[in-house]
Amino acid sequence: MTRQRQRAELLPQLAEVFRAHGYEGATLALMIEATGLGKGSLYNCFPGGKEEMAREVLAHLDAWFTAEIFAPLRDAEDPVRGIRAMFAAVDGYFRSGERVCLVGVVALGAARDLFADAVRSYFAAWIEALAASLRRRGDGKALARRKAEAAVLEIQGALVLTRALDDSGVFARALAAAEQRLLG
Amino acid sequence: MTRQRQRAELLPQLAEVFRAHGYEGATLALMIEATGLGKGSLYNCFPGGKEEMAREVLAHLDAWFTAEIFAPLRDAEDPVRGIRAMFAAVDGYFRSGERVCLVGVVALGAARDLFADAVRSYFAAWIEALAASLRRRGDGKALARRKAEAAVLEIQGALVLTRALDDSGVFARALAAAEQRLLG
DNA sequence: GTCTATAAAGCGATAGAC
DNA sequence: GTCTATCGCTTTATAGAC
Repeated sequence: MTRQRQRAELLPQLAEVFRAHGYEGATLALMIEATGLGKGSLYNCFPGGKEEMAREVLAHLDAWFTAEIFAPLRDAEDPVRGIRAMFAAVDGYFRSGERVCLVGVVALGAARDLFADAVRSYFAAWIEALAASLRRRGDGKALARRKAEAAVLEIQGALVLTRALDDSGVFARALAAAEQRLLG
Repeated sequence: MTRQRQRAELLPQLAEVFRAHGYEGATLALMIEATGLGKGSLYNCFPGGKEEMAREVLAHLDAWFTAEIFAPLRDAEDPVRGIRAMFAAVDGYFRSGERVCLVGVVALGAARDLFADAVRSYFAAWIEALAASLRRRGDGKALARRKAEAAVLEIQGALVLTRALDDSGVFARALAAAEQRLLG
């Protein structure tokens, strides 16, 4: 197996460790458990250790969102359908709020400085893609940008509050309200 | 100095460590630096160690929010003024989004299970106090509850996105929009 | 490329002198 | 009540056998 291929297979497993424990709480022991690989193999794949793993995980996540959410949002023939598809994809990806946003977790933690560029560009790309859809639907530039920012913000807030209250109803209500506010 | 008094003085300093580094990232070395106390003195004050410190910090925070934000919200003669005062207090407390919500950080991390009750009751109290204000202003029970939940959610999302984009304008816009949506 | 063994540092927590 | 010294364990990371 090529190293390129192996890394691609490891990244989702490592992502779950970082997502569930944060950067500080993600230990090599947890990664060994999650991947089934030994310490040596992990370092063979990621010579830069934990920091390189996190950086690759964030890049992989960014690529996934770009391909599966941001690009379809931009390219949808009907912007309304594109936005609806985005909310459906978000609900699926975050498992109705049961799963947390890794980039949000990193943004709140002390590791933010280490990954500031990745964190910023992820959210900036999301807001821009959504704003572009809204403009194609007829909103003015400033309004589209403001509405897009508010929607992404609500998704992040919904993830926090859903987990805090342990009530996935919060997530469902928030997504429905955000979609209604964008399109209604 | 009584132990009671000393704890009260230590808690804000410890809170900043937990806030900035999360539960996992908050090390005793950081706490020693923040408080100026030795390891032994910290354990004399908090025999339960790190977990007891975090528990006390969360309880202290809850008491502060109850006294300074939730209670005034409930007791304000004019509910509209009470809600406006809440947003002003929130803006001040979180320093326009520069500061992060400790309870939100804990909610997203792996330590959530350890402090699930404190996390849930903090947000539940906030939503209930805000919903009570909205009802006194004339909103029906279900609507008030839904609007209150959305507002607290937006504040949390604003903290995430503000830090992610490193742009306190996000926080200001979000608070203004949430206030407008509650009262407008 | 995989593993085990091990290093060096840091962790939370305790003991004991003062 | 405060400190220093230290324990036992875990951490990240490396070395070397296979």
